[in-house]
Amino acid sequence: MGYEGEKLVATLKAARKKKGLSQRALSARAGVPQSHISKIESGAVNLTVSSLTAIANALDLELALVPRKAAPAIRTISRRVNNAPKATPEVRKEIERLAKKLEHIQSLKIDSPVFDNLQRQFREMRQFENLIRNTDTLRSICGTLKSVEGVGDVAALQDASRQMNSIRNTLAHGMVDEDRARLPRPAYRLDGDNDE
Amino acid sequence: MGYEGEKLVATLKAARKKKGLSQRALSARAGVPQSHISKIESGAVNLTVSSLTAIANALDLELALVPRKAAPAIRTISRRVNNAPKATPEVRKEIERLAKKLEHIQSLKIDSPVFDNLQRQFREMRQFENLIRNTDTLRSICGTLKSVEGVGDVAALQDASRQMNSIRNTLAHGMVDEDRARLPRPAYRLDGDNDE
DNA sequence: GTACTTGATCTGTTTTAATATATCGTTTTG
DNA sequence: CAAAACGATATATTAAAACAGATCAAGTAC
Repeated sequence: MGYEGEKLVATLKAARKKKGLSQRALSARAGVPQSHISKIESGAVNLTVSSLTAIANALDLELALVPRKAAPAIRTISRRVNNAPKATPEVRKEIERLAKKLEHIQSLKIDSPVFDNLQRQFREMRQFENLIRNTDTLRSICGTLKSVEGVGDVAALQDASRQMNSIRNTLAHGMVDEDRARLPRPAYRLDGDNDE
Repeated sequence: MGYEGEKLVATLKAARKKKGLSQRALSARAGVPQSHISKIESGAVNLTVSSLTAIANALDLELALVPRKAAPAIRTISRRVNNAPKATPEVRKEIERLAKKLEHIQSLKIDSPVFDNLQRQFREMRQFENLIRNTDTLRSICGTLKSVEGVGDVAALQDASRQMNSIRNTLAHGMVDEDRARLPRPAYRLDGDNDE
């Protein structure tokens, strides 16, 4: 097994532990014998893609082939996602409400491209729900949508979309800022390269 | 071979074609028989990680295990790196100048955490040099750094760092926006959406 | 102290990935 | 047209991945 393989295997093992799964539990999920998982984790085999993906998927991981140039950036993102703070219950609740509302509106067969767009924005935003810190805008959007449900005010969709977009922009900023926040650097850190 | 495998294989094939390599040329680089590459590309085998990484590396690809949640973002980045326009000579020249300057400052043994940070930011930004469209801010940073070299104005480092960060913010926006642009847009986009 | 669970290890078997080499039609090129 | 390069395919061999299943020692729980 090459060095790349070692890293992959380490990732698998770490992911399993993080999820608190035993080899047997993972075995059940992935459909791979426990004995084999043990061998894999000890680096004794050169796994096949099918085994790897079976296990990876059972651990909510995805096998990807990324351009070498993009690899560092991707490591950064992965790390960030890994230790992202959990979404607060409030945020989650608010998002849930929004989802419900959108579903309802959907059932009204408004069928406007603006609505399609809104839904897409919503899905996109949802991927990052754990980065959202305050619920003001979310609540506001909920309010805006009320007038769509009630009076059938389609123009309000436009508004909602605008607000949704504002959240997105905030998140984009946040992502960058968060990186900086990591900064208060250990006083000495004679910097070899960037990780951890 | 599962569906995931299909995608990986498709990526390999696409990457090979993009590089204008024949199966035999790739075979030579990767140390894998041409006949086997053919089988792989036709999806007839369940490859092992060692074969996969050998071929991937020969194609400047890296095999990575990414959190499912981060996968969409990562796909975005990969795609972007793939069909990113080349960095303009001007941008490249400007970045080269900046690198030189930083190197010089390094040699002055300023040794401030702020400088370390600046260097990190620079390295990170450099990964995306091909996304940078105009050189104004880069030039400006160069100017700012002059006063560090000359007068030893350490406070200016803070400034430079801020400017560097502004570039990052701009890039982050660009990323998100481009993402939206790509998605299957409803045919009639009356939604004059608002940003930038 | 008994009963479970954990990860590692063994046995034996089947399946197949990977190898080396050669050839086959089909473009492409000179 | 002839030569070369292309991808697909054939054959035969070797190495090993994957499987099923049992066992083990070390640890944990009740």
